This record gives sequence, structure tokens and C-alpha cells, in this order.
Amino acid sequence: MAHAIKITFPDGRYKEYAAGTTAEAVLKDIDKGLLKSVVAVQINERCVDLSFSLNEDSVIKPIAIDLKEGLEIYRHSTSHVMAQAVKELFDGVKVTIGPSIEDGFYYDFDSPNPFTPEDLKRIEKHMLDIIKKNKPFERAEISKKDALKLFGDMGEIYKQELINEIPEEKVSIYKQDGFVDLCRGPHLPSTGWIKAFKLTGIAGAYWRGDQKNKMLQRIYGTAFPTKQELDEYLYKVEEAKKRDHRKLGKELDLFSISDDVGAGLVCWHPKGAVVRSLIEDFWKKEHYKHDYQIIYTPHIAKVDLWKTSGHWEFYRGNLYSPMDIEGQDFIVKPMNCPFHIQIYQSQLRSYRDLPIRYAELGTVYRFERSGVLHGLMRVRGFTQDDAHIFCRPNQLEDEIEGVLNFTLYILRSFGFNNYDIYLSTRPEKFVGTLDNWTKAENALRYALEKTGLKFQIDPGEGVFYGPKIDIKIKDVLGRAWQCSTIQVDFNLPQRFNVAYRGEDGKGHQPIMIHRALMGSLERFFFFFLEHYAGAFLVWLAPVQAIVLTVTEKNNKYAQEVFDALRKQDIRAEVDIRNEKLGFKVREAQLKKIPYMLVVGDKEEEKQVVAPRTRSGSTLEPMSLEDFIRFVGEENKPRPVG
RNA sequence: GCCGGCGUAGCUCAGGGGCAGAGCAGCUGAUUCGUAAUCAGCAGGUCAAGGGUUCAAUUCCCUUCGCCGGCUCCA
Repeated sequence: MAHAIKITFPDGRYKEYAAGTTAEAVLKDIDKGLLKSVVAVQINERCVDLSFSLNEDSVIKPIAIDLKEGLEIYRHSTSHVMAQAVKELFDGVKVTIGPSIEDGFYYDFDSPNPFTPEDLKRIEKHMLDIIKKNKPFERAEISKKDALKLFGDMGEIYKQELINEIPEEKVSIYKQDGFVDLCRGPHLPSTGWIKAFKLTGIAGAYWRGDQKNKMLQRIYGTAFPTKQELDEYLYKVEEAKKRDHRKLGKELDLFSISDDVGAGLVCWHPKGAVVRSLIEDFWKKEHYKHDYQIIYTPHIAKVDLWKTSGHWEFYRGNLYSPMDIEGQDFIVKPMNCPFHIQIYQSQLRSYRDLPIRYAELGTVYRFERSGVLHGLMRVRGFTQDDAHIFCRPNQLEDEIEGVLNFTLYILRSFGFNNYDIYLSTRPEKFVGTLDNWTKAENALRYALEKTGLKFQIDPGEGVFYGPKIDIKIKDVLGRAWQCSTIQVDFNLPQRFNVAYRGEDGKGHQPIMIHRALMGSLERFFFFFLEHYAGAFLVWLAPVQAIVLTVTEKNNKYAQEVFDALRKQDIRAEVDIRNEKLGFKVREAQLKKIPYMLVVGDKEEEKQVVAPRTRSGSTLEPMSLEDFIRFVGEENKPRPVG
């Protein structure tokens, strides 16, 4: 007779069972209904299968399918089913790894032939067959030696490589319907649990993510507990595609990246340029208000500047080749900092002068490999909203706090009030002294704490020259985009021998802070555009109002309305084309113009306009003065949150 | 850079070894109209570029460029 063990439940209750009782039996005993939604259990902090036998006193926590861990297990099991299907359909395929990821799962295969979209359909179909069979996922623990032989006999060399790296003596394998995989688990009880999945893509991926290794074939997929959730996800993906900034950029005539100009080089069209210049105007105004000094620096400089800064050595692969100018080598600038340092050094600086804050919308050029270019997101020439602050060590904390508040004010002005904030600390390879690093990290932390913002620490993720704070904006679809960055730099002041004269009359080295609020205008424009799906905030809309005539009889009045709007600095257009009103409304709507002002005989007679918003609602006819006042309210930045 | 897909009119896309197609946009004309597409006509092309196979290539093959999805990278 097995001895009794004590099983404790999450609510603190406990009950005794015979040793060897499975987790499933325990769940069934407490509440039969649990078995419908629970995919695995956590025993003393460790996730295991429902078939796990309990042999000692334990704390048990059910993992339901709708928990993050439950969904991961669900997707991971789906990836195993996919691997089985692939192995059964294609000869000569070797399996590697197949984890669950944020929105689904993938499995990497070493396949003699690349997969095609048609193959995906076949694989999906075969997966359905496997699911229908409802075969159990069976766990077994075997010795490494046996495992090596097992996978060796199957020719699974990647699995052998993985086994050899497992420190434990025993490894676990999972088997379903004759397909065996090396896996830590846990898994669903059986394949029939999989209710809704879809294979979403094929891509190349290096074995173990290393360029030096063989390129494998990765199949991406996703799975949800219900068909409805899957459909919702797929709908969201479609929505994201609709607001793709490359598509909107073309449709709304904002910018283009032309083959003839060169990959990764952006031409801003008039409508996009309006938005950008409004952003820049706002940026400049706010920088003066926040005690920055705005500067301009050249686009090329002698390569020696970059040798001094260290960029030449560290980032050679991302810099453009030098051009010969009267026997001297020049390059286009990949960074603005050395110029700012030059301006700082154009005079002897006193401790009384600090902090000095130089800001520049500086356009830089970096060589990005062709495969990484992506719309405005990843380009070869971009404009940083850059600034460098030179301060004394005891000013660091205040400066960081100031920058943080400034950043949030700017982001909120553009309607972003949802962020993830990270503090990255000293990496393994670093310059500067430990003491300085600690002081700087603390200054960043205290400043963050003062603002009361939630932040996470990313240990060891700082840049080699100093710790940093990164702010990621969350957009309306919940996607996070790196934009603001605040970095302390111990390296450049030293390399350029930057100094100030202290109270003691001696030379001291200032601390330098690099910071970008929006990152680059291109990138910022990208997530701004996608966040609003092209329906810009009124103060940034390229066209704020368009006057639409009902018939040509109203042209003269329409022109008067248009002129009046322009006089009041409202960006307006007028559409007097010989088209039906519905046609003009549709076009204006597609252009996402915030206000359409319909003028027909009725309006002309009463000297009013009938506004319609881009969301489709019509407002009561109002006088032009009232409309101008109405729009005027929206025609300025209004920080949210 | 690597793996795979793609490149046809301004845009979205069909086609396919033998005369290059549609819708929208454009132009011309008719229509004078009330909140998401009025009608008709016209015009629009080195089928990404270069090379090869072929009697014949936009179509098949190779190379280059670019774009898309990933991988790697991202001060």
C-alpha cells in the first residue's frame, strides 16, 4: 500500500492522497470541471503534465489554457503536431527546435527543399488529421545515452547536438502518434485538445540564431483555444496591415522611397513634409522653452573626427566610405556628437556655464545592410532629434529628471501616454570606472523614481560607454516601439578631452548625456502614422479642412470660405470640381481630412458652412467664425494623460 | 549579408513561349447633382535592368537592382 502524501491547493486547503496519484486524478477529485480547461499543473513551482505522478507532499496549482503559461503549452504542443506532419509529409527533413513565441509558435527544420505556401496548406491539412486522431502526448524519461541512440537512429543530428549539451543524466522525450521529440514539456494531454490553429509563414532562420550556422527553414504558426480567438487575432493582423505606414505613405502621398534615388533614402512629399515641419517647429519651440540651445552642424567631416570618437573603429561596417577632398578623407556623418563637442570646445568652459544643452535635428547616414531596410523604420539616412548635455557630476540626476519629464511632455503632446521604460545597466565590456558607473546608474534610477514612473531594469544591457534609459511607446494595437533614449557617456568626453574649469581653478571632465526624444523623425513618423492610421491629430493634419461645393453655383462662395480659412492659418483646400457631393465626400474621407465643409445653396444663403467630420458625423451648420474658433481649439498640441 | 517569395499602366492587380489586359486614377465631353464612387469617349507599357536558351521571351534559365516575410545586425 502506497504511503499518503499531502497535496496543498492554491487556496491553502490540502488533502491526502496515495503516493503515485496523478495530477489529473487530484484535479478530478477536487473539481471534475477543471479537466476541461486545465492543460497542465505547477507542482512546487515546476510545470508538469497532468499525467505527472505525485510522490511527495506538494503544492499544486492548475494551469488553465487561458493563462499565459497554459497558452504557451497549447502552442508548443501544436508545434509538435506540426513537426509530426512535416516529418510524415516530407522525406529527408530533420527537426530542430519548435518553441512557443509571443503570438504563436514556430518550428525550425533542416529540409532539403524549401517549403512553399502550398506546402503549408498540405501541412495544415495533415495536422488536422493528427488532431482528429486525438493521440496522447506521452512523456518518458530516458538516459542521455539511450536518447542519443534513439535520435541517432533517426538521423536527427540536431537533437543529438542538443542532448549533448544537457547537463542532467536523464532527458525527457515526448511521443505522440509515433512521433518522438526531445522536449522538456509539459504538453497537452492529447492532440485533440487543439481547436484552432493556422500556419502563418515560412522564413529562413540560422541554426541557433548564428550567421555562421546553416540556414534552416522556419514555419511560423499560431494557435488559440477557440476558433473565435484565432479569428480575432487574424483580424487584428489584417488591421495592422491596413495601417502599414508604407501603404498609407503612398495612399496619402506623404513620402516615397524610390529605387532610382536608392534604397533606404526617403523623399518627403509636400503633405508628409507639412507634418514633419510642424513636428520640427513644435520641437524647436519646446527646446528653447526647456533651456536648450539649437545648433546646426555639417553633413560631412574629416574622418579623423570619427577616429577620435571611436566610431571609425567600432562601427566601420556601418559607415560610408571616405571621399577624397583635396587629399583629405571625409565621410558623411553617422552621428552628431563630435560636432557638438567641437562647439563646446570652441571656448574655455567654466563650471558656471554648465549644464550646457545643445540640440540639433541632425541628419545622419549609416550603412544598413539591404536585408534590414524597412519603410521609414529602418533607413540609411535619417534625422535624429538629438541633443547633448554637458554637466557636472552633481548635476546628472537633475538633468536626467529634466530630460525624462521633457520627453514625456513631448510624447504626450503627440497623443502617446502608454510606455514601457527600461534602465539598462553596466555590460560586461565597458569603459570608465566602476565608481562612475555606479554613480551614473544611481542617478538614472533616482531620477526615474522621482518621476514616479514604472520601469524595469535590464541588467547588463547598457552601451559600453554608459548606462541608459530607453522608453518604448505602446501604440493603439499594443505594439511597443523604441523611441526615446537617454544615455550617459563616459567615453567621448575622455576621447576628446572635454573639460571645464572648476571652482578650484583646475580642469575637470564633464559628463555627457546623449538623448533623443523621438529617436529619429522618420521612425517617429512611422509609428505616429500607424498609431493614428493616417488620421492625424488636427494640429498636425496636412489638410485640416476642405470646402466641398454641391454645385458649381456655389464656387464663388466656396472660394470665399477657403480664403477666410487660409487667412486664419487653417490648412484648407477647396474642391470645386464638377462632381457629385458624395464623390467629393468620399475622397476627402479617404484622405482622412478632419473637417469637410459642405457649401450649397442653403449654406450660401445663410452664410454658414455645414461641417462633416472624418468619422462620418455631420455637425449643425455654423458660421465661418464659429467654425474657425472651433478648429482653433484643436489646432494646437494638447498633451494627453 | 543569408533563406524564401515577388517585380506587368500613376495605383491595385489579372495573364502567360506567338497582337499587352481590367478596375481605379488621368484627359475630353455630357450632366448641375445635398454627405463614401454620374455617364460616355480618349489616352496610357523597354512587362525592373542586363545577359542566355529559342524561329520567336513579358513568359523558361542566369546575373544585378529593388520590394515583401523572416534570420543576423542596429552606437
